[in-house]
Amino acid sequence: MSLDCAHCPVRERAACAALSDPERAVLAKAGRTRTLKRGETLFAAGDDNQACATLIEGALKVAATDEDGTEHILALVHPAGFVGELFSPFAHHDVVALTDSRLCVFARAEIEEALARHPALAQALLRRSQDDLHESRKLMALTARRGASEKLAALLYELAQAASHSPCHAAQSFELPLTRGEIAALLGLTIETVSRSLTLLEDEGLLRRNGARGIDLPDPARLEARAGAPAY
Amino acid sequence: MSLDCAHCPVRERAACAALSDPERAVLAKAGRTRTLKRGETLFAAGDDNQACATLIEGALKVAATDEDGTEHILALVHPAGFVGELFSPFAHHDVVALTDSRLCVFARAEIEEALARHPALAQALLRRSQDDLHESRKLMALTARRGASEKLAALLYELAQAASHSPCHAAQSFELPLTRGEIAALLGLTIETVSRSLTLLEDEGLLRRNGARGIDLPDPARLEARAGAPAY
DNA sequence: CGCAGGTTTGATGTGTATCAAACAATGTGG
DNA sequence: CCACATTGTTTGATACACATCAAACCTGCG
Repeated sequence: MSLDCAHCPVRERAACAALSDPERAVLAKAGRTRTLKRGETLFAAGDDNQACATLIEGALKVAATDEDGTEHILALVHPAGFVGELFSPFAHHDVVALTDSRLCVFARAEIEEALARHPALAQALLRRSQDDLHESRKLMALTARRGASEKLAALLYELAQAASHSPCHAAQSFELPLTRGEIAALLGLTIETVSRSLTLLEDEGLLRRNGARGIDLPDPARLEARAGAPAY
Repeated sequence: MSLDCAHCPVRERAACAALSDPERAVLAKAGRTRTLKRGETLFAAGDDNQACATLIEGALKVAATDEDGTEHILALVHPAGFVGELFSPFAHHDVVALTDSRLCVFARAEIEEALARHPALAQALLRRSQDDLHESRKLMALTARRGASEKLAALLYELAQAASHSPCHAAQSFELPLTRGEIAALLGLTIETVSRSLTLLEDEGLLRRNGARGIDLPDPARLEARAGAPAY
């Protein structure tokens, strides 16, 4: 399936927004859209057949599995996010769909060529990369929080912000893209502790659960306060 | 003090290595070297007077302090590393010297101009940024390790690698750039636990302490093994 | 309906935080 | 040059939060 940038929901925010329409059209010929179902992996650690991609819709995780089989989630990727390591001969981490997702995939050679041809693209990717770095550090600060419920509250607040597409506003109701196990792998906790912390927050009146995945936040600001002040 | 790139110890590895000699000479006119003593801060969170810098020698930390006064270390910066947020109006984190350091500082406007003028510089910074991202994720994987002594062993191994300037080889003897408190802030532990884990590793024969800061590693490979397998 | 994967709840143990104090290393002023 | 303060480190005793082990409970789906 080839690309139709005109209707792309992330055309304003993705890295390719740095290109003019004709420039983008050239790049679009090289790209392909790809869909992933929840759980499907886009890249696996160790792969060398390098490609990269912009996420159009859905959500991805970047994860590493250590030898004892424990998965650690290192990053979440939201629409307009870019994944793929441009300067490494092989992938260091797994990239897996958290929800059914749609992406715009480019072979690495194509991106490198585009990078060389369009200076603006390099700057746009630099910007994205710096944003990713900032997100990564936010996540570190998040997982460094004191107690399990503080971590969870902070994560839920982040996810609520990501769910509402107006940045800086938290959605009052959203679906978790993560299972309990994935939340645990992200926060460095166990499934059981995540579950207990959820019921704790619910008992405190900070949220309501709608089935296993639905979350309602009567007052997002209180949740944020419960997480402790942001460390930035 | 103006720059003398010809004798710069990181001229091969820093971002500016992407420039030709004459190009670099132009940029060098805009830059200044600056020295910091241990504990001095280069940027403070909230600053808007943006600049950025390449570290020539020494070591820096990138840290955030949450409202209860706890410092969290989000990244370590080694020589040739680049610090400064190019696309943010203000600094999100503190950047502080861990040891006496020397840097090459540029005002943001100058870097932006250079970025626009030299496409190769944007690519070089993109590469650095992706490396930083990878380091950040490595650090996340590190702090997610099971026990305190595993985290510490992994960190010491990292630091031993950074100390020996031949990458992929760990130095057998080096000085910690971090105090116990800083190690604790990095690993998400307390000073006491760090201290205890150190004595534990020493009792296991994996290291010897030389004063408060010196570390000797009789067998770096055993230390790496003690850390558990790398999660990437 | 009935199965499988995921989630919640419970009982118990352990690793690390916390509180507290002694100890080294470093620098300062008399 | 030596008391002395200061900062950082080590060691000890105790408490608690989370991990672990175990079992019951939902939820979605063939």
